Amino acid sequence: MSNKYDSIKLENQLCFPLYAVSNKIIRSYKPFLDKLNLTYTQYITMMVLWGQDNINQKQLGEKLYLKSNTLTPLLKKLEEKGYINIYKSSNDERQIIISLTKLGIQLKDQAIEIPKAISESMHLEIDEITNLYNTLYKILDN
Amino acid sequence: MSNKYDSIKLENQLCFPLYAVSNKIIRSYKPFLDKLNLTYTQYITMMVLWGQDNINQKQLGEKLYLKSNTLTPLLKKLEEKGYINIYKSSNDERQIIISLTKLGIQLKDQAIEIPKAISESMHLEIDEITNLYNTLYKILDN
DNA sequence: TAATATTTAATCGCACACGATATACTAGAA
DNA sequence: TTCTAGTATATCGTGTGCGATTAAATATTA
Repeated sequence: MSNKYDSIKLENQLCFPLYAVSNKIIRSYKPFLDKLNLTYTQYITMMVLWGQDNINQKQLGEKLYLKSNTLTPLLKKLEEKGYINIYKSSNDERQIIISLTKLGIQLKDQAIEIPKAISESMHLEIDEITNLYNTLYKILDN
Repeated sequence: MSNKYDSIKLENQLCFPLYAVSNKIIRSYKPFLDKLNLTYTQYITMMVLWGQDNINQKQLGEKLYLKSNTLTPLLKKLEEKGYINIYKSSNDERQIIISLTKLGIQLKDQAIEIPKAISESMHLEIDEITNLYNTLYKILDN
């Protein structure tokens, strides 16, 4: 039996489990990230930097889908923790460049074990992981 | 070619597209929800109430995967907007019961068109939607 | 029944997300 | 070259999320 309000039932939404799963996974990272003195958003920021040092904020924001209103305070915190340096580009004084400190580079080795622990806790088959990954990037890229 | 740092590349994470897609979808709701004077979290809260009026905060929190530290201020805002009433249970004075106001009930009819607009904007096939939905609930329930 | 344990919600502090706006710098056009 | 448009970052205010703690009410146990 269906009625005109079916469309606004919580259990018929796709947005809701996306939101709830995202929150849940971020929560599940906390015990691991506490050891590294990182929040989740700081962690994914460090991931970008581990892959590409001396990136500017704009490029960083494009990779993370975040803008300066989120990144500026976040980068300041990473700087206070001694993981990154922030300086202005000499080519273009509007841009800021983010570089890893020695401490920030060292952190990389401590992070290696985290993804495995998290992904195991999700209890998904390889197929499910692949499909989920592809569908999510399809949504992101559209 | 693989190396020991592959596991901590952003593009090899499942958590990241989950986080980014969740944020993206919540952003995409904003123009629709502005018309209803609701934030995204307030919207999913209203969805629960449209399905089950006079629910207590605990049950509400279980459905939304949220606790009082998030719900208490959120419910106060919905009360200020005139969409809900909050009162103590007479059976158990620890519990608070949330009920819809007339205005809150009326809002339901304005919300009906939103899910279709959002889901179309994701450009997914039926199969992809089904698989995504099932996988997300598998993660939530494990 | 009195002491203790459990449950429910509220409060606190911190760190995002994000729309809107401001500011500083650069590039392009007249 | 000067005026204007565009770009990159910072700032502000609001509303979450969430771990930790507190407070109040109820349930359990000695």
